[in-house]
Amino acid sequence: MATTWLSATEMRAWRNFIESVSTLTAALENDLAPFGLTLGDYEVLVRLSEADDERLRMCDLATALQLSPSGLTRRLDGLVTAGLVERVASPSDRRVMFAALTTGGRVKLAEAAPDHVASVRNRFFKGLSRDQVGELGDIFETVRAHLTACPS
Amino acid sequence: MATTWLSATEMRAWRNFIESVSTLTAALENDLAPFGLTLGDYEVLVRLSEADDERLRMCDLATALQLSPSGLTRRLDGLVTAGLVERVASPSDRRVMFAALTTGGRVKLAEAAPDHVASVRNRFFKGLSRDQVGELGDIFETVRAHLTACPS
DNA sequence: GACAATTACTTGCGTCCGCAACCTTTCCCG
DNA sequence: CGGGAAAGGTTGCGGACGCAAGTAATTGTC
Repeated sequence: MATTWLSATEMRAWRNFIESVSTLTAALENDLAPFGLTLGDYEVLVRLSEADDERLRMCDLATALQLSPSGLTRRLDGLVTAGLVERVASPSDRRVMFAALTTGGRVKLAEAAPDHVASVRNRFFKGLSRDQVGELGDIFETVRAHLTACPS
Repeated sequence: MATTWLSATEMRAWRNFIESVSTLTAALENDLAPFGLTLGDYEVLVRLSEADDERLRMCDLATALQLSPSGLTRRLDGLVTAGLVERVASPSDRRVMFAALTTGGRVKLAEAAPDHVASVRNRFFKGLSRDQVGELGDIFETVRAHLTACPS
């Protein structure tokens, strides 16, 4: 069985990609820290703010965030304690809990978002041409589609 | 202060990128699990295998892996217990410890590498054209360079 | 040549999160 | 309807890792 190694071009792409990802997430995390938010916390707030009624079922939120049920429970614990999110029981199905944005959460997100967006822009998009950004969208749309088509 | 939001193109690129990254790493992790290796463990073995004498100083390895000193100590503990790596004291500087690949580690890497490479190829490069791979290399080289130029 | 500053690594402690087990509620099907 | 299967969520447990503190060795400075 001939092992298909990576070509030099692929190797370069892969290494730069891997290294960029970890450095980038560390930098974004860092930029967000002054607001007392984790990147994960921020993602929760964003998802909720985009949802109807600013609320989502726990399991839907977990799926969206690629988090295990228990992981989401814990992450929410923190946000609830911080007063940014509240748990609301569903009247129609007594198994489900909604995670709902509070006023505090809405304010916090509005406060942090401009900085975070600037952070993404400065650290990621800054040196890239318009074409490259478009290409990037195409590439990762392909990757994402392929990944969801062939799950682990 | 006018907040510079993300354009639609940027938004698409960013979301696809973010989602791809987490799904991809989960998939790679999964593919590597049968060998009893974490993606992190695998990275250690690769770095060591590429180093002179198949050994590196702890602090250099930590930097390369973007890991804190304590994080590396713990990760190495596991690899040492598994017999894949050994700690070797430096004769010239008694503060430093080398992490050195053992025969078992070399064998394990040779065993896991083909599968891992196939995994990367199938899950990441599969649907991309030659040009896209090249472009990807350019893009993330730019990003990486920019990130190291402007540390957090 | 001694003492402060620096470097290399480890350990204690706390956080985040996944897995498995568990409880509750709802659904499905005969 | 009634009982088993499935779905939604939380908790106990354990692994991985970062930060701060601690130890040991080296370097730099006067």
